[in-house]
Amino acid sequence: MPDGYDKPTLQALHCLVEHVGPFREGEYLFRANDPFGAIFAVRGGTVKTSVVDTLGREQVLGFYLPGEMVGLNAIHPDHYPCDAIALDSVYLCRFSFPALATLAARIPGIQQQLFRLLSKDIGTASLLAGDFSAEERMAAFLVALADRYAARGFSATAFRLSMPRADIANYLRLAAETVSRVLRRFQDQQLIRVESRDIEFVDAAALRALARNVLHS
Amino acid sequence: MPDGYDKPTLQALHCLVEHVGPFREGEYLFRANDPFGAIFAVRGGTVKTSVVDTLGREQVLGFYLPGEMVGLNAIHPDHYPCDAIALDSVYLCRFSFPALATLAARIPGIQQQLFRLLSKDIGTASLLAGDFSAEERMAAFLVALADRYAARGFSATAFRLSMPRADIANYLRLAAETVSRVLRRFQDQQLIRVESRDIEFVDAAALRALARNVLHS
DNA sequence: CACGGCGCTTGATCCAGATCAGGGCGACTC
DNA sequence: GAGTCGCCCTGATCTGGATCAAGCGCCGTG
Repeated sequence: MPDGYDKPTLQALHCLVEHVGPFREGEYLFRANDPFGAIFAVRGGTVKTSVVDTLGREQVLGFYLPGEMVGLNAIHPDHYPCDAIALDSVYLCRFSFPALATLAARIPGIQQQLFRLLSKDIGTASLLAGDFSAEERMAAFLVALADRYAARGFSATAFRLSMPRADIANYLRLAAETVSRVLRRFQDQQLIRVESRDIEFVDAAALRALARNVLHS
Repeated sequence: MPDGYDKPTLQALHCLVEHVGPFREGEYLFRANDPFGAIFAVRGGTVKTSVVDTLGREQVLGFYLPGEMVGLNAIHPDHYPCDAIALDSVYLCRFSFPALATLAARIPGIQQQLFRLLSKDIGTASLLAGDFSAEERMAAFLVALADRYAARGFSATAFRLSMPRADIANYLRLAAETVSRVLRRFQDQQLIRVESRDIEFVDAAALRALARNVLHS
């Protein structure tokens, strides 16, 4: 949540927030069909959300970096519609949703912010909905990650992927082999440097050009 | 919006709503980048939303039937992120959003309802995000339409598609030819009967089985 | 009425990416 | 150190759906 609230507002927010964690790699923050009670802000680490279909196969829905909110899509069905899993050591702020909604009714700024967060998620959900090539998807994924890291004050040109290739592939609806091949192609074309999970942008402009149609049209 | 509000609430809602229309086939309700001011409930007809990418190609984002809300995804960027186009004769209720947000702060029921609508859209947006076969997508599309019609009191087993094949194809990220072929295959397999834009379910259970993984895993 | 044009269908070919198969390598255990 | 297990890479083959290319029926228009 952005700063810029006044004293009593911050006070109120402070009361209904609860620090939780650490969760270890592979631990569940919540599971599909758990009753909805709270939304979470990531303080540290990376979270992935996913669903498993009628038997077995996982579908990765998203990754959440420090500063981002998890669980907003649970408000409507009143149950979490997906699993949330720690990809590394994860620390969270837990916001009880009933309390937050009550606060939102008193303080317009909070309500506004919640509306924005929800509305924003609608947009980003449709990001990977288009029929894009593997290159476009991968470029968009990397650029979006870089931008999100940059927004939190980290380097926008070098970062470490906190998820395995298989999760990236699943998220982008590609085969893991394709992810591997596209990354190599990008490196051969001098767009990035790849060293296992470390990514460095070499030609950010070209990457952005590739990603342009995906993010968002 | 569901009924069940008390008198003063209904009164207040009544004040900020405005009937607009008719829009004729092909007319724009709003365009991408128009400043955001209101959300709309469809009273009659069908609306499609779409974006056009950097040059030309359209991407259909959704279809809206009577009783459904258009424009919720505009809250965050504060501009409409897509075009909204009438597919036939369209009648709307226009809700000024600033007024609605103010009202929501006073009346918790309204706020709740808005949260639900927003959260619900996050879920349905990720519906067609999975990597599903043409059959699964098509079945899911038909079943979802039938359910939405049924929820509004229309027949759940026979309805008329208000959009051309090309729009369905675009929405499902398929080629128009594929839509044609899949519909024919469904008819050959005795799942549905197709007569130009009229659809009749013959084996709804089988269709639902096909759609199951898509809606929503 | 003939003429276009558009929406829809059907068949033939093509291709991006899935799938299958195998190999390398770093981390951990015994 | 040898063995094992994940994770990642790379090559060969296969395939679902896109694309290309006609044809067909329907409606509006001159």
